Amino acid sequence: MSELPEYAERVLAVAELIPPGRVMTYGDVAEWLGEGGPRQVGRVMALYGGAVPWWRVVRADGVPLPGHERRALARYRAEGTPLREGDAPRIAVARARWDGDVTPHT
DNA sequence: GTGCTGACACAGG
DNA sequence: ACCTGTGCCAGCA
Repeated sequence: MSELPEYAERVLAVAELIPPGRVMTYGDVAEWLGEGGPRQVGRVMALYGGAVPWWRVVRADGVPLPGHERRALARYRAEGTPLREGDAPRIAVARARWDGDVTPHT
């Protein structure tokens, strides 16, 4: 059995924690974990992202992944993620950014 | 060890 | 809006 690297598991775990309608940047995930960097998170997502809501992990610019634009936009529209409509729709990261707070209602 | 590449981020022009 | 350079960390030839 091949277990994923523990770091990869942590990254994927965070990706699954992100609630619908919200997003985290690669850098945010790395900072949330307290280790690695945005590039490491990106690499993990590239390799194992297929098992988690990868569309909720985005670039700081809010630009959807090349080739997955249509797929990602469909998800965002379905989940109500703040989007910047226009010629090239991108995520309104400033509004959609999730702080990582798991407590839904205190 | 060296150099390039990558689902990144930020500052400048 | 676009491209360039620099910093960052890890993987690979």
